[in-house]
Amino acid sequence: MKYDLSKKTNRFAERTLAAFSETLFTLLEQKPFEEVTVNELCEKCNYPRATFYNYFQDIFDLLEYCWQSISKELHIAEYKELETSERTQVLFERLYSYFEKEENKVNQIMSHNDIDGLLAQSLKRYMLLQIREIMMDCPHGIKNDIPFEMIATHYSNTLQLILEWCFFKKETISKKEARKCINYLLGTLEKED
Amino acid sequence: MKYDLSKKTNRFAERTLAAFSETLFTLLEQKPFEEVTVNELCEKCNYPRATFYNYFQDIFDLLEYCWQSISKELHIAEYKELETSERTQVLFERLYSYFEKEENKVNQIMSHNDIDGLLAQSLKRYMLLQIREIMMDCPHGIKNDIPFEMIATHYSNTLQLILEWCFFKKETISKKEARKCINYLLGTLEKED
DNA sequence: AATTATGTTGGACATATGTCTAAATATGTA
DNA sequence: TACATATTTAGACATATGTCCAACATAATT
Repeated sequence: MKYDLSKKTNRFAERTLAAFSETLFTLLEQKPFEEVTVNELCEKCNYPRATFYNYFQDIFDLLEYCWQSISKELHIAEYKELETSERTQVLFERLYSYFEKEENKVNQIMSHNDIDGLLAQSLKRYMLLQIREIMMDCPHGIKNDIPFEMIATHYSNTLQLILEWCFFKKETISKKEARKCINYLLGTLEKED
Repeated sequence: MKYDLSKKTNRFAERTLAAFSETLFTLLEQKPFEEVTVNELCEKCNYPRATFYNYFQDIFDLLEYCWQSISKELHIAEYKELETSERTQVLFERLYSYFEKEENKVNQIMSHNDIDGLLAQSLKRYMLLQIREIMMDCPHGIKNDIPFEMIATHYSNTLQLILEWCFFKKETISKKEARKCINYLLGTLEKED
């Protein structure tokens, strides 16, 4: 990202960042991410291309910023006080709630953007890194000779897999079934905690 | 892919497909995938751009074709006779051998292409689908109320995670450690087979 | 109110993408 | 070898990308 988010907020930046991210998501409700061009984006929200490139390297950069904004709504800081053993469960519940709340928008977007496309790929990667970070954030080091970063990634992969089945499959599974799946897939690890 | 691989082979196509894929990999030893352009690729292997677009939609399409060619070297058909319970192990051993054999080339490429870049993303996605297909290819249906496709994906994710630690980390793990990790992460599932 | 610093804008630029032709050329087969 | 067929090729085209700069507008400071 070209724009430095850590510096003092100002009206300019807030308006512009909001405009670009909102417009991107409006467009994603209408067509696949692959077909969205910077030109079109700028026309839609009435900003010149130069402004776009003042803030973002490219359209992937904007997407990354969008995920960041959304993830702020999930109050990540609150996870930090939870026990490792609870984290998977709580993380699942919170993410589930979020997707459930936004189900209509999500469905609309996913009707143009399939699960293997660039949009989903980008979201998955972002979620993976975020969840892993949350899982990693305890002083574990190595457990049964297994590096904890590996375990954290494994948790993260699994959580993501389950959420995919809850929301992005043709035949989705219920919340109850999902909990059972988590238990089954992470069974061993949970017990030894 | 624009070119129909299923039709009778001919010299034209063989030469051209080989030239483009080899040249792409030569370039990847020198720079990140993100910086490779179709123009450059065509100049390097002395084909006009029009020829490239006779065969491929775009450069991602060529990459997909490369993975396909490589995976032929792994003799996927031979897995089909194995028991499900053996598959994870055997798949791991074979993939490990392949990466070990190509270690120099792999390292050279990875020195320009980091694990989160488009190249690695594309390979991961391809491997995921392939491994899942192999794991799925037995008449399991549902197991403990868990859809088998989910379990297959879980296996696939895990195998990939371990291989990443064997070859693409700064501090890699040994083959022996890797086997232990697989056991630990997939413990429950294996036992109930 | 005048001045300075900071960010925005329009337009031009070089380069890349992907499509489309008609003409040239290589291919497999009879 | 000669031929019909399939493929390649050069070049033009419309459009997209990302960078740059000078002119401009806005916000903060004096």
